[in-house]
Amino acid sequence: MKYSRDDILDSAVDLIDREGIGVSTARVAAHAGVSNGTLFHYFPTKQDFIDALYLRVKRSLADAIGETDVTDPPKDRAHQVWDRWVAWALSAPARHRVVLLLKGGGVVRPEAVSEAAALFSGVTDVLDAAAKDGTLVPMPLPYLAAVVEAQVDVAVTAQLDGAARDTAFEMAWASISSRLP
Amino acid sequence: MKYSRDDILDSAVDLIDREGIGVSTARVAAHAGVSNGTLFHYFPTKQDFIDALYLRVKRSLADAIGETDVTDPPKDRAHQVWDRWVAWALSAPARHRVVLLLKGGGVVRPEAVSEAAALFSGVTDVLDAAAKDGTLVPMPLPYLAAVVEAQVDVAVTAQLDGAARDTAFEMAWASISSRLP
Amino acid sequence: MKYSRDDILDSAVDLIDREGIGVSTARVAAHAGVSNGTLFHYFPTKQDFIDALYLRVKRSLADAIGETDVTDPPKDRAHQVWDRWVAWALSAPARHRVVLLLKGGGVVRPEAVSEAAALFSGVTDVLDAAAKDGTLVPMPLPYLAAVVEAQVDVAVTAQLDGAARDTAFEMAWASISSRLP
Amino acid sequence: MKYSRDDILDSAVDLIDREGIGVSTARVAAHAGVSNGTLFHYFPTKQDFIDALYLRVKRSLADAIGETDVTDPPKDRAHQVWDRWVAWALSAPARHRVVLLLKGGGVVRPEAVSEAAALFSGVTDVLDAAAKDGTLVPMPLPYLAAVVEAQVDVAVTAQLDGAARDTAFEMAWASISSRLP
DNA sequence: GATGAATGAGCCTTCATTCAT
DNA sequence: AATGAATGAAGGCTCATTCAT
Repeated sequence: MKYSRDDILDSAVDLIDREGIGVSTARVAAHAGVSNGTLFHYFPTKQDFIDALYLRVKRSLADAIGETDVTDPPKDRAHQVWDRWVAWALSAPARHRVVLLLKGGGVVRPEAVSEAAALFSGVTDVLDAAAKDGTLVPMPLPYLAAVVEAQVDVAVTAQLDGAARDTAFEMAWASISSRLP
Repeated sequence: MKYSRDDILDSAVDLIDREGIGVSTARVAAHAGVSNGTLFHYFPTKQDFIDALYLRVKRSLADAIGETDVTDPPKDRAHQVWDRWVAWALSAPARHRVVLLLKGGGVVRPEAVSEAAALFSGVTDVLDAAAKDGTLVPMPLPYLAAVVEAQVDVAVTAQLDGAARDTAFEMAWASISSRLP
Repeated sequence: MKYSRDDILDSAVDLIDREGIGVSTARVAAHAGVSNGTLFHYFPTKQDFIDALYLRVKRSLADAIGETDVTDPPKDRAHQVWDRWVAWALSAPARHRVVLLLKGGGVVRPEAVSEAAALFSGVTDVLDAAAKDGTLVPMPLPYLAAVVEAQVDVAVTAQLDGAARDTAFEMAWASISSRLP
Repeated sequence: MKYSRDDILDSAVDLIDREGIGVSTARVAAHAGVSNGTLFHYFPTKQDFIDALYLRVKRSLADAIGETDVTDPPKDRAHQVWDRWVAWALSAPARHRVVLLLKGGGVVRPEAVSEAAALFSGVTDVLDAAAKDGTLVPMPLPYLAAVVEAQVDVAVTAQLDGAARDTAFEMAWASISSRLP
């Protein structure tokens, strides 16, 4: 009655953050204050559960990033995205770590990964805009996106804040900006 | 026939690359053409096995990178490291993917991680040299190292080669280089 | 069908009597008509299972012995205990042998042993009473108890009955009775 | 070269006393400073090893008891046997405990048990003599022997010495002595 | 919908035993 | 005789999943 799908997912974030992928469904259920059977009522398969967990966290990140003002210069928009992203991660580090774990461990189904990727149009839009400006290094956009994302992860894992956070953004931006002779 | 510890480890790289962390020790042994018992004769624990695997691959990378000429300018040395690193990864992509998987999945013991990190003094030396030149962004060296490593991983995963590989290096170098107004 | 913890334990008595300590949990489960997993659902550990088995049998013996009339002379009470004890053992020899096996083989956890010992206050009371009468040899009561118990085991193992059973009691009683010059 | 069958057995006594039946042959070999293979060179089977261990300890007890003077009165001879028995056990408690463990755990082959029993003619002779005197309770001699042995075990386990040891003997003797109206 | 007992396949690990050296 | 690497069957235990209530 009190417990919904999402409550179970949210409770699992902490648990998996602490104990790693590989926690048993039993422990996940217990940690959520739910019976074994209830877990499987919501998620027919452990794989389904993991994918759902991944998607939920990713969605919360996408929501946190939201949209940026199309009329602003790309770099400003990118900076805004960066700040929101890092803020989101720092506000609940477990969520960020769990996403890294699930993706890095290769336990999320590819379909879930791409479904999640689709949520981040707000981010790709910024890169698109920058690319149109000729601001960016001539490489495939997905590659540039990956380079930036990798740096967000590093920045967050390093728990940067204050000036360091801005410096980190400048580093990321520098890496993808075209440079003139 | 003579099977050594290392033969088992080498054979496991392919298997884990294909089937993910989570392969059973039985499959690992079978894939190496060795009995179940033999695996545990060499590696008392599955954890020991995984750590050993991680270390072996990391060591092979460290060997491939080797040293660079101290008299060369830091950026050149860095480029050399970059090229060797990417070449190593492309010459045996499975090894690279397995390292990402093991580390990303959080299944390697921290001690093994730091033991492996110690092997890469050849890389840190280059950053040290660059830092002394005032060439680098004023951030902790380990952070800069992490930013570069993250970009290597992205580049390798993207299977870049030719000109793109050089561009990717320039991107990484740009991210950590200090910029004047 | 409904299988309880106790059904599994009861079924195990025969099996262990026949095949010795060292029967696999798999065989125990199969013999009880239960799946392997069910066994571990009730007994998290084989050790837990063994302790539970020991306790269950001991408890059944304690129940069989029950209480004796405090107003009777100690020797009569002792005789009654003796008879009930032997009768219990003969009515289900496997139970008796299993207890000897578990205890003698040193596979029962000490805590279980003392927990079981606590069940036999009905027996110790009789010795206490006799001791107060000055009827007993001046030795520590636990020692006298051990001497009697040892003789019960011998008597039961020898499958004595009829007059021999009474003689055996007289022997045991003689061993702990004080003798005048 | 330095290590004989018996050295391995002797070394195993302590180990099994400490760790119970169930020690692996590997540990037994290591504890004896011998290789895995050497153990199986001497004892083709673990069962063979256990039987040999049991026999060796029993033989040492039989030797310690030796013979008693046929012209002495049975009770004196019995007392002598008792004293030597207890002394033997106290001089190396591990040996005694191991015998109890092996026998009690039901891991010794019956043939080994009877082969060992045959070594104790020195003891049975005393009972025979006493029986001929009419000194004993009218029960089968093996039963009386068992009753006495059980009490030795109790006495030894209790680590009795001094006067208590004599009292314990009197108790045992009383249990098997015929009593007149 | 929610529960939790029951399942059984599968996993990691142990260990007696073999055998080439 | 002595060694110890190699074996593989077997064991204890876990866990995702099912299902009757």
